Amino acid sequence: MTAGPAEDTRTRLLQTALRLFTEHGVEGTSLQMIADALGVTKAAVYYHFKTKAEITEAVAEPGVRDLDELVLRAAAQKRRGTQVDLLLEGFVDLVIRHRALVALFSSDPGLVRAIEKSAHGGMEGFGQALLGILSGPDPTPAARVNAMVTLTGIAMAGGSPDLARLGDEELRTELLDVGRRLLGRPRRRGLASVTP
Amino acid sequence: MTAGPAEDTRTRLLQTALRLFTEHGVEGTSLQMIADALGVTKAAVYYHFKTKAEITEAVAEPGVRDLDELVLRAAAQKRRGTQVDLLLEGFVDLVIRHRALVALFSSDPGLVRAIEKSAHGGMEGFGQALLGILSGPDPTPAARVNAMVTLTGIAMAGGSPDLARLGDEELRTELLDVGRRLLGRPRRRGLASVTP
DNA sequence: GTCTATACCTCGATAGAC
DNA sequence: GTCTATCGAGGTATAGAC
Repeated sequence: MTAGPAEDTRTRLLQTALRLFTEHGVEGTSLQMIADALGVTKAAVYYHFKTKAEITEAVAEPGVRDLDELVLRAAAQKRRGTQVDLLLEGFVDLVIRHRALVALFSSDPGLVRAIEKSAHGGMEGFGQALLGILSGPDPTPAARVNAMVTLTGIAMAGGSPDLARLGDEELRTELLDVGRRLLGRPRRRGLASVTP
Repeated sequence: MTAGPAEDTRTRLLQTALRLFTEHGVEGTSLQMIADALGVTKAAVYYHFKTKAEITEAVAEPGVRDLDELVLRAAAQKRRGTQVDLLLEGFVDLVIRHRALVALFSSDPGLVRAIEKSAHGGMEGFGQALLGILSGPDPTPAARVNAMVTLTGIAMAGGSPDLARLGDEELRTELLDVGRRLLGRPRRRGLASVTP
């Protein structure tokens, strides 16, 4: 609401930043590049965002918000099986929905580091919450490793350039399948052999 | 051999660099920091390494060498099952052996980016080779996603600060277990329930 | 409220003295 | 083998034009 010209420049700036970040990495993208791409000066960029970290945070914000929601929704479930199922499906959906952003996150700690120092005390809380739900209360080392591999594997695969040519639907199906297998949840599709 | 004083300074420099990289990330570590930690000037550092990228490469070199050997050894096997088993076990071993380095790799594209531009044409070849062996010839999308999740999941979990307190032996066992389950290879230990 | 001009400091990197 | 001096670029910061 109140989408004035200020908001417009801000939005264009964020779109441009995401594109440049994807191409050159966060730390490989200078404020000068962003300014040039927008046709303004560095100081103009500095007017909208006080620091470069603020830009990276704003770029990541949609993904972070969805993740926040997901954790809250999952934690609200009563049965642990439901929590795990909801978290897995929600996480895969999120990874698909924000593929470009996830690719950045997975390959660029410039983003992560920038986020860590703001938000609700950083990104770490989310990871902790996700892992906590997936690995259950009082988890064994096996459960912790399992949850970790599941989450990081899904995120990395989702953001991987190697799999970029897979369509959203197909990638979503496969990631869900792998996740279910790792977490010991029943699958809903035919048991396609995975090592042909 | 010929461990002259030059080698000594070089070695100290690399140890210091790895420590600082781990603490502040590659791009978060300036040559000034390294020089200060060694008690010399920036230019002195430049005597031993022509660029900062050369330092990151030298820091990563032991891990890259092991990975190179592993790929060659796996590719030399005749039966595909043997290839997969050898690659999985070797990869887990490598991740354990170079935990600190893997943590850096997993969380810092500064390293990856630095390596990409040197070595035998970059890091990408390795990933491609690993994925190729794990996903088999003419792989389905399911097999590709599966291999991707396996490799990235193991690497990320191995380098994760969250699991840093797990001992090498235990982490090794669990990572192998997860990998075997994902790749459909027989396990050698009791089927501990993973979701307690 | 939005942007330009300009300056400051640190960084990676080079040249050359000792 | 190590140092001083210096450079261009990057992030940050302020003053002031419109």
